[in-house]
Amino acid sequence: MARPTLADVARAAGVSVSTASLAFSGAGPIAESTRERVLEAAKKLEYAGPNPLGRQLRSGRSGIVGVLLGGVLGRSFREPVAFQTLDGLVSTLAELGLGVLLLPASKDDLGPGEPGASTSLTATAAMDVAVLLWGANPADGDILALERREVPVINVEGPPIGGNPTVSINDRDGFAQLGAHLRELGHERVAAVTLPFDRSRTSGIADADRLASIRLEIVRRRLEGLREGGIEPSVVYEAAYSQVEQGVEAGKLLLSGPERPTAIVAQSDALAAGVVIAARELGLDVPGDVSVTGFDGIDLPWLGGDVLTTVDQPLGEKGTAIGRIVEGILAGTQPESVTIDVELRIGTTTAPPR
Amino acid sequence: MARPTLADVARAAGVSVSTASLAFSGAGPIAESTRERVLEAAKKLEYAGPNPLGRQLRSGRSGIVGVLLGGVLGRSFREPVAFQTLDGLVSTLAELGLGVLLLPASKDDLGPGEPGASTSLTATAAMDVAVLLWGANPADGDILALERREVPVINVEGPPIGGNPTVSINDRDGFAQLGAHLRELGHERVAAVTLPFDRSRTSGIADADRLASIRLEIVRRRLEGLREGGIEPSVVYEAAYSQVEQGVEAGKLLLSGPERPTAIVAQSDALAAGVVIAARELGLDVPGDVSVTGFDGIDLPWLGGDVLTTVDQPLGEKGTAIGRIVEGILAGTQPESVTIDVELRIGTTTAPPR
DNA sequence: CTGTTAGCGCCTTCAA
DNA sequence: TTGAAGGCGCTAACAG
Repeated sequence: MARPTLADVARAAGVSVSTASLAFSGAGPIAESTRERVLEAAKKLEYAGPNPLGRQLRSGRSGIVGVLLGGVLGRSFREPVAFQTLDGLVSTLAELGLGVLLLPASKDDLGPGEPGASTSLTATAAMDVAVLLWGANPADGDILALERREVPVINVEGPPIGGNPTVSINDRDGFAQLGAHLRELGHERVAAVTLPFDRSRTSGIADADRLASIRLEIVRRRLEGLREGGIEPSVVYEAAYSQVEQGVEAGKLLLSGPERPTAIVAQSDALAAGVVIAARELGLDVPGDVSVTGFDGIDLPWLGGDVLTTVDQPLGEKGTAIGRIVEGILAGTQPESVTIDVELRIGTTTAPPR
Repeated sequence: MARPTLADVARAAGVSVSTASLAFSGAGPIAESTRERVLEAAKKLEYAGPNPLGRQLRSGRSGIVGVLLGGVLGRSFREPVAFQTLDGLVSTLAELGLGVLLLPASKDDLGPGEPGASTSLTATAAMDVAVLLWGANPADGDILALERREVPVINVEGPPIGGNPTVSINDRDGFAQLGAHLRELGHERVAAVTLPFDRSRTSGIADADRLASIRLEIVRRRLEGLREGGIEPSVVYEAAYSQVEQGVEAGKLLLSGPERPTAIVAQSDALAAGVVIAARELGLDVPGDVSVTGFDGIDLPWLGGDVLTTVDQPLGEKGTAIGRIVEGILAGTQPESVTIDVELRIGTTTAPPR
């Protein structure tokens, strides 16, 4: 026999379908005895509970939260910050009975207003809310597709989308603190290693033109924070990804030229770790010859005894905050945007220049 | 006005609902002119395409593949192998129009046969197939829940579940090759650092009892492979997670005792990297004082110039293989289990003992 | 407390 | 090539 339905169970138990429904959902008054009878019939028929598809159509809710990682998924996974946030988000949502659907960013950004033209998951998969994790750009085709479908979109670390709330960290302030710290130590020739300006995945020293065309708010904001802290970077190196390897490349380039900076400010811990490794490979002492700072506060096991001077951002809390906003949206509330505070953590990789 | 439905569009275009359906799905003959008329009406009404919920109920398919990561999700994400496989899987499935739903393992394993008792996603979320990524145990409550729902379950690196195919790598052979390599170099006192035996997350040197109770096939198989290669480990250290930090702990313990091993075989690259770091911190030379081997072939940026002697497993290929099996199952085929070959890669961390 | 009724939005017969 | 009708499995009103 085909898979049993709620109707089969109801028939076997000698009750109506709606009563059987109540036995499973508990969303209404039902006599304990009837409930047991239904559950027993279900067990006999090997009925595994209400079919989610039926329930979803009826309720208009899928219980699914789509998560769009910036850039190619594979890379994103190698960026610790993204997946630690994802982790916090998954746990929070699981408690609400919501699942996280991974949405790979579609490569070709298709134009708007072409219903049916796209077959990407953002355009077709069932989801109640979407979350853009770090690196989203409001003009992307994926986002347009979501807006067209009227899926509420929560942007993390980016500008609000379609009037929906956002979740951010106070990274401007974090960088201001870093800048002030370096300033106090007496650094004046400071290089910056940034996250990618956009999805073009270029890397290298950014000239004035390139600097003027930064598309990701997060990058610009962090540079501005640094200035607020009193540090105007003498060189800005754009990394293609937030990964240790990219930091190594950046470090080698910045530290082997003339006019070597006395400090390097990286926009992520992964990049900073790479810079430290590069310095060591060049025979330079950290922080004696060069100070290095990171951002994020993730635990990096590969620096040996050194502790990176960095800014802690509470990643779990970030995930939780997103979860709560999702909850609010689904409940019909208009949740407020959230900004999470960060904290400077001075380690062993910064010291006065010599 | 509420969100328009296909019926609204059909009415606006002056056609029947079924015709409008054809205009979007293309699953039948339709005149180009009618199609355009429908699409135009859709655009006017801001209809964003067929509601997936209705489509899903009708077709009985959700287009969703549930992925169960072993253990707590958070940890899994820090284990590079799991998420690189996940990455390959996501891309492969995306091409098939399928989405990946992240399934956090439920903490409390509830007994079987309690429909409605569980509210975890494994028991309630819509999904066509489930994939167990690395570390699943067929007796887990989650798996029982899936079996009860008759969701086909593909186990990766584990025994088949309910007659469904599996995807594995030939890790036994990989370890046999590693063993033979060390053997040839002349190593005789070799310690092993393994993946966790189960989900209890204990760590430390395993005594005979503990060794007899290994629940995860993968761990046992890899130890057996080593023996096939002619190496009987003198000590076995069980790590609680496959992470660099755990490797550091293991390395410190194994290398600071008496009867120091001349080689350490780790069951993952992350663990091996930790061992290398520990050796360095203890002032030991790798591979002069101790040889270290890993497994997986992931790129570890933090070893500086050293290249780990390891076994490459093609992670992307693994994801692709899983994707193809999912495809087969959904097509009604009975796909075969797949075993993927691995390859020994000799680096700079192994040498004859001195 | 339980049963009846009426769809949720879509797609697939089948008939025209 | 298009239209009409039925039903996928479930739940929310409402009536009893």
